[in-house]
Amino acid sequence: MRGDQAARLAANAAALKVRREDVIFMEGEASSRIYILLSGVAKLCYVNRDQRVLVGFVGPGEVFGLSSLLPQTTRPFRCEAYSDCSVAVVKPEVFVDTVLGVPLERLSFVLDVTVGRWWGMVVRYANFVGLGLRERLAGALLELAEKFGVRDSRGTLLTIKLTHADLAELVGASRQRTTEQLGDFERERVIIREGRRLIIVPEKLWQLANTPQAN
Amino acid sequence: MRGDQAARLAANAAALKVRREDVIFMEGEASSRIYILLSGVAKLCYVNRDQRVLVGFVGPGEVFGLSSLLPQTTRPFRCEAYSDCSVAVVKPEVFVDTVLGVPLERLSFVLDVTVGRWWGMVVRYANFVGLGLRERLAGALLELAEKFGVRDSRGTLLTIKLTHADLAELVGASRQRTTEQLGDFERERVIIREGRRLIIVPEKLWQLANTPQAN
DNA sequence: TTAAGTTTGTCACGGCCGCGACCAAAGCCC
DNA sequence: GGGCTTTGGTCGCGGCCGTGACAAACTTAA
Repeated sequence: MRGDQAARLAANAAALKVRREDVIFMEGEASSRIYILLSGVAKLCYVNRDQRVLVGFVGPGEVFGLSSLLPQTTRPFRCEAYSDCSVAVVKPEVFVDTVLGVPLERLSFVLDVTVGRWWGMVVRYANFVGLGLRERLAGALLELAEKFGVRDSRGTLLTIKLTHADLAELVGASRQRTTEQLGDFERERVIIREGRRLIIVPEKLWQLANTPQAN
Repeated sequence: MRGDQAARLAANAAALKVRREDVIFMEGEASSRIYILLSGVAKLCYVNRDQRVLVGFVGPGEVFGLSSLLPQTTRPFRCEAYSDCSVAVVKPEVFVDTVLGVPLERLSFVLDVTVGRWWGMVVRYANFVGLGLRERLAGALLELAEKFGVRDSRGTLLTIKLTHADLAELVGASRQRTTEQLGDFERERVIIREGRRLIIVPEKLWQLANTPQAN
């Protein structure tokens, strides 16, 4: 980073000292700040009812809390200090204007249609960690429905023809188990098969994806 | 996207028609183009010797092949047409200048220190899918060594004090199995313990992470 | 130093799921 | 229609790993 940019950022940043275990931001919060770690180590974690996933560590010099660069997002992860940290906190508008000389909304829009996909993938994978095939498959189907589905009287019809093998690769499972699980879903009436096309019932599936098991 | 931007992009883009199963770009290639999917569906997949992971689908209107926005990267994923597709191909310089009015190198640099982390996480998770605890743990240790390690006569010393529970959360495994696997690694002399600090031997560990098992 | 809490090490049980095998059904090409 | 390929469905074996339990080692506070 160029010296003048660093100086300008420093002038517009608030300094924050946090102790080990303290929270820097919480999941669910509105993303309204960008953070730069000056010293110490922080960790990013995803909290899914009982499951906790450590998404990654942040080291000195790294910029984090970047969901504030996307339009109207809330934090998907929690960030807490792993050792005592000192952090610079800056508004995204200021950050973007300083390092790029572009208004935030403009960058925000571009990032959303480009690297926004990366963000989505990270969240999806973090979600999947520690889940069984059943939940992963349910999640994947919901995602597909949102992206390639059209509304139908019985649910959401997938406009794309998927083989079980492809679905298996998508959720990281074997073809056989995927077939089996789809059979279960059909028996539980959360998906309907019409020839080789799938109709899914998002409401039921969603419930099912987030309940331990049974039913 | 604004009309004039779209027009300018269109004027500077090459049209590409591909048939189902055709490759749009290969893993390992230099990332020298940005792609916009005009019609059809494409898939992004990660190929790890025998394992194939379907990272995600690309739908009409989406922009992909974005690793070209980061400095000197090669494609980590392969992209192939899932149905017949028509694609617009454009140079990253042109794309960035058109939609943001900023030179590519400038954006590239900024993305690298900000959302570049997302990219890294996606690649890591894609890597981990379908691997056993042994390989995931080896991968995580290597990553930690690169980020928080200092060279030592016997290997790379981790400057950060990790509990087994944290490591377990990082690799998505239980604490007990993590402890056990660390024990194995120590017995195989790919890590050394000095009190509660870890020294890892990257060369050996790396080999071990990419071999089926045994040894 | 003692006591309470945290971290590490080990075990057995049981469940999920990869894997090979095999066959039925559906497309596909001639 | 007749063969061939692709996809879907099912079974059983065996391995990986989550889980609960418990003890030992270490850390921190009193």
